[in-house]
Amino acid sequence: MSDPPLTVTLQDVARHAGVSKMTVSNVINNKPGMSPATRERVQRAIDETGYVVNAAARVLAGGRMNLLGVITPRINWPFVTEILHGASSVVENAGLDLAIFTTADNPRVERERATLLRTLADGVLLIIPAADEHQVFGPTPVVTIAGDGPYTVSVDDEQGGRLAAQHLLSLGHTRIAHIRGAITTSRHDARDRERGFRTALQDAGVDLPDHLVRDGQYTEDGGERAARALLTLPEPPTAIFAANDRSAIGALHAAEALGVRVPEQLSIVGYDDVQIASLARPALTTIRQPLQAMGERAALTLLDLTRGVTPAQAHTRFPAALVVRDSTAPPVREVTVSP
Amino acid sequence: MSDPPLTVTLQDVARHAGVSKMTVSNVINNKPGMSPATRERVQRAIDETGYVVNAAARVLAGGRMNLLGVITPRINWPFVTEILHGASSVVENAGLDLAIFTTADNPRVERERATLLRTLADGVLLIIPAADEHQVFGPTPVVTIAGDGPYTVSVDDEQGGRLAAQHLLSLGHTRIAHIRGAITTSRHDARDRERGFRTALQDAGVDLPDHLVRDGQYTEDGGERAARALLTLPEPPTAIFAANDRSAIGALHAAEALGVRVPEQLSIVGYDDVQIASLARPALTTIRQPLQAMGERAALTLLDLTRGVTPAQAHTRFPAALVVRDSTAPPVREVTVSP
DNA sequence: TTGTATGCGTTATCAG
DNA sequence: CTGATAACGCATACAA
Repeated sequence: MSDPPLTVTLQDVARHAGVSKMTVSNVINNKPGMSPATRERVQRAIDETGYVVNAAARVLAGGRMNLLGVITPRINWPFVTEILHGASSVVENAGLDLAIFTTADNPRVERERATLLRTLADGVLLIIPAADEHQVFGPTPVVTIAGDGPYTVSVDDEQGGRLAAQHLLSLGHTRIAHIRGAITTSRHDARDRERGFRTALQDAGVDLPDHLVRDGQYTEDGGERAARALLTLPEPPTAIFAANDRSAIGALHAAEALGVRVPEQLSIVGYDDVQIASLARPALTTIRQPLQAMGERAALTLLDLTRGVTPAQAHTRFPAALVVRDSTAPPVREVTVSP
Repeated sequence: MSDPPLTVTLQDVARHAGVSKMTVSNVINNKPGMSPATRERVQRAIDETGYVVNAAARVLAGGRMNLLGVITPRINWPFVTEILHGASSVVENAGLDLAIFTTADNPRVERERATLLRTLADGVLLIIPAADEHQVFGPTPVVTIAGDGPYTVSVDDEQGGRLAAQHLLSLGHTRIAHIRGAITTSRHDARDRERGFRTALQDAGVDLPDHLVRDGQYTEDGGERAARALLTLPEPPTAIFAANDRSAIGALHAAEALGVRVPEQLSIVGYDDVQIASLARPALTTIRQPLQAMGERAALTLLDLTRGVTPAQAHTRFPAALVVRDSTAPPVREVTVSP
């Protein structure tokens, strides 16, 4: 017995089966029009030699990679994992793979990933991109989630902000505060949520003074600090709309620490509806983003593009939805002191 | 002006700069020994043409990919994301990329990912593998986290179980229950935790009757159901050790629903120390796995291997650690009825 | 310091 | 239905 080569190639298998390289290649790629006999024989040779295709060579030769790339700032954000969950179900159903790359929000890294995937993947999913990278991709199709581009999937954050305000207003609140998200130049989610919130209050004739708006930076700590400041005001708010669930949880903890009962003395509305929202006590009323559906839609659009099919629509905008749980209730009646 | 080609190659850049392909290649790969003048000129040509390397061609020609592959069942498990967080910091510091592939716990898919990465990546990180895939990789180095293989990183689950028991015993508990994790053939984490727990109780001469051990399946629902069953026993336990934080949260909710106060009437210990453990109220006492450190160590080992360096040790086993928060306390004194 | 020749493993194309 | 040939874009080895 001679030693097998370290890396088995198509050529090796061909020799082993007594056919040409192309026949082996055709068997591997399930090309139609081959005699079952040779197909069988080649298959055996493949198994016996332990052959595995060389992905790089396949790509270089113009073959399909059956691979979709994902570029995302981080993967430990629930926002991202839920989207990926939706996308991967669609992609795997179609028999393709998902390769996920993180950028740590660094535009330079994002660009590197883009150049890599451009040649490696059949298409690319861009989640919350930090910069405009569309030109980099050349002929490789790209779908963007929560960002700009020729094909996008997004959620109506302004409407989400409005929903939060309307819910609190309908409960009878009039002194309502906002814990703002992180404001950055490249993203507008925090700004959109605040704008929608403000608009709805204005429409109802309810005032939102500046001292009732605090930065929460989307973090638990930020939410807790902001809520502490709000609750120790001479005239504290009876309700708070936090720009995401994490900062809402922080607000929940601040209330607990200060002996303010939720929802009896304070109503809190979050945003996102990630896991912790339903696990928290009291369970959080929040604005739900259909993250999984967004991931699915993005994947479907991308699959269309990779197949040369024009997608039904280039831009999909999903509505946000109110999820009422246990952290909101009507405000306490003002105690009227009888003279 | 003539239209630039759809995909710019080294050749194009070389023509543009009036040099040969190799000079351009050398500039790109920062080879030493070139006149600054040509380097400068080539660089300009690269920028002007918008050239990006073709990763596939580079690999095929024997170049390094600067890419490490990750194969993991899922990415929306906190257990996994924390590990990846640790690994990516190390990898990016070394100037490489991390490409993450999910398998949905399907051995067939796992195998496909393996064959893909084998030719694409310089090395592969296998997280909680569902099957033994080491042979598939040939010369590509592999490091396994929470699984078997020539190079592994793991945590001492048996010791973790012991820690949980010892903590509860030291508080004075003697009627202690266990909510078990999911028992599968390919993994031994749940079994190890239970074994360590049992051993420590035994060593202390404390009995663990069968009816005080319930399946929790690592889920919130499972934990809640198990705790409900335990707490409605004629003689309910004064403490529960849940095999992970999720099922511990479920137990917390069950206690709340039944009006059992934690930690006054019931102590609960979780396992993992993921985010929800510290966010829960009361904050969860739990057994911490150094997930980030595990990811870092695995990445370092893998980097060594890709560079042909023999790692300091082939198998690293991290200790678990007890994190005491607010969900554990001494048991209530038995009410002694005076005659 | 720069250029030339060669081959990596695969698939498309077209001939048999 | 199967086989020969020519790319694909790059880097290694060596020559100039």
